[in-house]
Amino acid sequence: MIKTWNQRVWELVRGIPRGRVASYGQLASMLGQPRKARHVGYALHQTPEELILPWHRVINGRGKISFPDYTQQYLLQKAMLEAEEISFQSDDRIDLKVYGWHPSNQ
DNA sequence: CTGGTGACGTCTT
DNA sequence: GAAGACGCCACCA
Repeated sequence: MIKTWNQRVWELVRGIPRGRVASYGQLASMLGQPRKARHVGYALHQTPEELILPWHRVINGRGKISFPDYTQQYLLQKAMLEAEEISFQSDDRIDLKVYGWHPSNQ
């Protein structure tokens, strides 16, 4: 059975370790498709209810949560990240220390 | 097959 | 910086 794009995205997101984050663009690049950042987001949007993923560890290329500010989803994602001791700066960007996860550098 | 829809990114004002 | 235009194309109806 050939893997769909969505399935490959889900597998990659599943591998993001606790306490680290990656951007949509980075994940797309890891799949060899640097221009499909948007589809990484779309894939997560399509995640089935029964599939548990650390989706909150995926943020946008500017280091911010990619939901409109102060929506329920935005607040949920921020809370889940803070629960993993991921810190936010005053401008709501993620600390550079945890931004930029890549499989090859753990 | 066709078209609408985007958890994005990059370039241009 | 900010804001807008535009490219990208997998998925679903």
